[in-house]
Amino acid sequence: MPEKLYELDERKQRVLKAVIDDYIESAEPVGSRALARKHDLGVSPATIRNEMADLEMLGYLQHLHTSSGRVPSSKGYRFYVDGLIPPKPVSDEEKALIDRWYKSRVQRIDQVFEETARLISAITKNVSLVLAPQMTQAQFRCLQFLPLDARRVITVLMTDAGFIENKILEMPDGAEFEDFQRMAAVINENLAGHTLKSIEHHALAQIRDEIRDEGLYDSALSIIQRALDSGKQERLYLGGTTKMLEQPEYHDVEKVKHMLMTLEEEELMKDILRAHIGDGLEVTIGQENEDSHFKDSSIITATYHLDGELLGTIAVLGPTRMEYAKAMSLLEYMNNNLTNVIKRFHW
Amino acid sequence: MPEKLYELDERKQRVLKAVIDDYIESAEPVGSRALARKHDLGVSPATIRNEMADLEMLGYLQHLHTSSGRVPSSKGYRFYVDGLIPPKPVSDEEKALIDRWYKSRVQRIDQVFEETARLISAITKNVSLVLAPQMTQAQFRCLQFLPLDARRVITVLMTDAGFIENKILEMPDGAEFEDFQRMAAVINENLAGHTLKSIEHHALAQIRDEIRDEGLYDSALSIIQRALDSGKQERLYLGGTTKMLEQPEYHDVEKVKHMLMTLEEEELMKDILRAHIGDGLEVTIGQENEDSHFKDSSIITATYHLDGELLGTIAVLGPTRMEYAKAMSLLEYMNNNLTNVIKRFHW
DNA sequence: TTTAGCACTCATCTTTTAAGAGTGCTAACA
DNA sequence: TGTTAGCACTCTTAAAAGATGAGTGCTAAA
Repeated sequence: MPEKLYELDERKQRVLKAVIDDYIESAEPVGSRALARKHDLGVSPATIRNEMADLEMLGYLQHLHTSSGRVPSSKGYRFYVDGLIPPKPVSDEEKALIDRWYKSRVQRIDQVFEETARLISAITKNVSLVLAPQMTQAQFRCLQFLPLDARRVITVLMTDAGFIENKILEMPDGAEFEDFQRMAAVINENLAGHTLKSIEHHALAQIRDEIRDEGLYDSALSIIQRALDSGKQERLYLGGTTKMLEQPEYHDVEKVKHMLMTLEEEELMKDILRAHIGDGLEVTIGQENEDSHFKDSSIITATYHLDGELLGTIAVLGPTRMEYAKAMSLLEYMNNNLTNVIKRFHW
Repeated sequence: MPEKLYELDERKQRVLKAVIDDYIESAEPVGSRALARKHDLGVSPATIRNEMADLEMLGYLQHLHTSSGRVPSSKGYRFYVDGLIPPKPVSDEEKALIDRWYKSRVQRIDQVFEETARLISAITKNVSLVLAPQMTQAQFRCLQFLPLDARRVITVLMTDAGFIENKILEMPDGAEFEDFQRMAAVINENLAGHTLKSIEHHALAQIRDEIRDEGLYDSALSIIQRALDSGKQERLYLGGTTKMLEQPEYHDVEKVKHMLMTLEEEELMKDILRAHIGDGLEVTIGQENEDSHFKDSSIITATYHLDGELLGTIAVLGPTRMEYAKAMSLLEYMNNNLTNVIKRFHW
């Protein structure tokens, strides 16, 4: 009996899909009559009622209270996403919108990430997250020191992909600015072209011989180390905190406040994205989320790679009632765009 | 008769002040009975009623509908701010909170502005705006070109105050990257120490003689010009979009959406700040705002200067029912802090 | 000039009523 | 045996109807 093998026979799947499609669109609990009217399932409301009762028994649907329509459960969405989801490619207008921007002149690299987040949330009407790549794989180009005052220097790190990080650092006691300048010259000469990662691991030691003064080497090493570290920081770009207000789920100010406060915790959000990193698209639905803040949200993540190396993650975050199909294909599309841009910058 | 001279006799002023104080605190229309109970005005509710009726006649108070308490009008707030406002200095805890941050290590200059915005909104529970200084007065330190691909270069501009701006620019046809590098060398040698403003006006022309090739000079000039222009851009930092939800005025999602969408229009907001620039603290109340989006908001701005030159503006934006006294003294305090930090960076 | 008293107005809260959507169950039907 | 019509019942939501109470404005007395 196929029913036991798959748990859901074909008609139950059709009903489940219809319920979810409907609910995603209307945000209202769906009842048997409306379902029979809209979707042409070929059976009467009574039959649908029976099926829905079964689906509820099996945990795919939920009743809010006796007598109001059904709402999908996390398990229901999961089944839907894994098997029933109708493909919904990015529309041509949306593609045009995206491509137009990606073709326009970019003035700073971080604008790419900012705008990616903005586009995703504009199209999905949900919050978007873009975790910008660590630069461990970027090739070191040069390091510059600029004196700020007697005790502090500005360090500027550039990589070949055009990423620029600057940071104010305190000089160790006794160190002279000129020493750093000399160090920088040595470093720039020796390490250009190495990846930041390899500099950390091997190359820094190699240039040790070049420097005569042992004490200077140690103190300089630490500050250079910190300068290089700044390149390994991941930046998080957030978009669509205004757009999410269009979702009926956030028509309650308390919920909005709660969500915004959670989103403001940058480290938490980064951790969540990092935890969700998968091979391609990864969908985490409602209860599946570990973090209690997101038990009734879904997160779709896509990671982008270059030459097998993980670069970063983009994500859509919204209520479990989300246009999964659309969000998924959009993320895929943006992912390609982003990878291409980054590749282009790497040339 | 002093009544006619000042329009409001002393008791009317006391009543007005009491009404506004009360309303700012409670966000509820205030009635005569409650007023008589809380504030010790020494007269009966009936008298207060008469006074309030007069104040309404004169335009200082408003009736929402017959029979509910009074609410201050823009004119009422204006009188309050200009003369009745009780001084409310920044509390010691707040000062400690602020000073703690300002003393901590800053890693990038823009963090100063970001954090200033964050602190202002955390304390006032309102939206804050920080317009970071143009760098026209900053001294040029150096300009660097980095090749990005065949047609584009990254330009990095640094000033003595540690501001760093980077920008991707397209090279004019026929120009070679090496040319720019040579140009940069000439420029860096000749223009270090000049202000960006003076470079624009005079100095660029002066170095013309140094460059032999006329065609190169022209094309290089344009790109350098654009690089320098990036230093003149004003950046706007926004804070407290989450904090503002604590105000009862924004307990309605539609209003929140509307406000957030307006705030997202960066150029509009910059224009508003620029228009409000005054000598010191400037308060614009409700109807006084030119922009229709802010007819029921108040904006308090403070501008910070250095050596007589305008640097930027910080502002609090909130509903007309706002703790003016607190916001004003806070802005003043932050203004000093910010000026000091910038001065320190200029050293 | 101040105040007490009183009628009147509204917003708001609560209760009531009505309508409607939806369910679950039973019994009939193919 | 699966499907469907019918029907009683539940529960939300919207509208209507009172009830409450804060607040006003006016008048007349102190």
